[in-house]
Amino acid sequence: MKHLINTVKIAVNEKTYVKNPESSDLGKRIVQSGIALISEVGFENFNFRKLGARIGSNESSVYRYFENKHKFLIYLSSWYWGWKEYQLVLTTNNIQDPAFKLERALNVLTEPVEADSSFSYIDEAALYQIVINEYSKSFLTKEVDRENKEGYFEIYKRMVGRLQDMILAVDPDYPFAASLASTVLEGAMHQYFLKEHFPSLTDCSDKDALYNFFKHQVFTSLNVQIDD
Amino acid sequence: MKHLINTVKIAVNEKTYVKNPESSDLGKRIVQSGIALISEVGFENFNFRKLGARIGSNESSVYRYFENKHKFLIYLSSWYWGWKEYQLVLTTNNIQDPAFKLERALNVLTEPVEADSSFSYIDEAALYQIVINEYSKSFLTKEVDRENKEGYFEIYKRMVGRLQDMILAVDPDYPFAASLASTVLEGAMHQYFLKEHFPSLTDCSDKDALYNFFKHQVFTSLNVQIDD
DNA sequence: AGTTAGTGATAGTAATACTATTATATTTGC
DNA sequence: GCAAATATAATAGTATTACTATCACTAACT
Repeated sequence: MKHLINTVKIAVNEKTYVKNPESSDLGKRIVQSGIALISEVGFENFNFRKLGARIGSNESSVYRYFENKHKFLIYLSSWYWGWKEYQLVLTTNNIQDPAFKLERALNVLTEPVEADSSFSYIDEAALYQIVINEYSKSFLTKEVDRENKEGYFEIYKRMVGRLQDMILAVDPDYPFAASLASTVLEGAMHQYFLKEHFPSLTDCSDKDALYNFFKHQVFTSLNVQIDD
Repeated sequence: MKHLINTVKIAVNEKTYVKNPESSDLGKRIVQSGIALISEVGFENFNFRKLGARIGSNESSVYRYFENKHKFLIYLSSWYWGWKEYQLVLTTNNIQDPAFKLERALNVLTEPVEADSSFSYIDEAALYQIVINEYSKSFLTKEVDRENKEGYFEIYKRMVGRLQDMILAVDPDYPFAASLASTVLEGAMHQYFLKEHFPSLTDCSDKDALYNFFKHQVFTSLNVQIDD
């Protein structure tokens, strides 16, 4: 993905980190290698000791950037959603026709993630894998309500809100815009996961099928004609 | 829910346990108190030592029934899906009209869980909470492919298959029957979770709304007339 | 030159997720 | 009724995890 502006930064809730990892070389290496390590071994088998070793540093240094691995996951996924939101806004900006705008939005949300050279130390494709496999674990906890109050899920909620607005722009009388928006976002990740691990449970064996499935689902719900 | 038959047993993959918990009083207490404990403290804060203490027994005794807490979660969720499948079959059995049959199925899958007196030692409502909050964690692991091969997710997959068949009975040409079925099953749980913790992301504030959302979504996808 | 911030190394702690062993209680088979 | 088998309970031990605390070193800045 090419950007019009080269100096964009993704703003993540400051409470997710102790010290901003973007502020130092070590911080960036923590994020970069953290993404690689989690996508290799999975979040359960990931810890700060392994990460420290991987970057030729130490467990204690990682703790100076992130309180614990749960917060680290929230940081990473917030960054991802912020990045995705940026793409969504860029792609749909200035489109007047609500139906076409919604179509473009669904395309952004279902297309596979490509590397983005603007953020050199972040491997967006690996990060996307992490989000698919681990994101649910960041909110399926007993602390979800407190953490939600503290704003850890703001960006994701804003994404759902944006999609909801685009749905309502097409059909202001549709009564389930929030549910449809959250179903599409969650469903896109889930269908991607199923494709990899439970192929019999999905028809979305490629990018186009995934897009067409959700496009069909959304536009028939809104009772709007689509061109095939 | 009242049953026609009183001697039904839910068959769970034998590999999920070391010794069948249904075969002894202690086993049933492990399951019963395990459900209570997990729904109270969450799966992360749950362990066999706490469970042993709660049933006036010992950690080591629990290990004789279940290899580890991950397998215990798979056992519990398999039991839940087996129980839900049984309800689905009972409810839709002998219905000739495909659209009506699918409607009844969606109703079963979206309605809140009530206690079922046929399985005295299992609190189905608490178990449903566990499934909503923890089920994803049973397959969002690095071991998912191996465990899938070993058949740990068979019942859930069969459920998706049944719903898929009912969808195809209504519209044999619909190209996304598997994806729609898996989206409905996963989505129903997710919308329920959102209602509890992220109410702004859902319109399903009650049982009827949840049912109507998915009914609308499914039947408009299939382009079949529904009565509101 | 002295303070400070950032990093690295080591050690220690409480809890977790088990395994192994032994002891006791209960059931069963004859 | 008793021996053998089985089920359960208690204890101890291990490796790992998820941290916390302390100290030492270096670079930078004042």
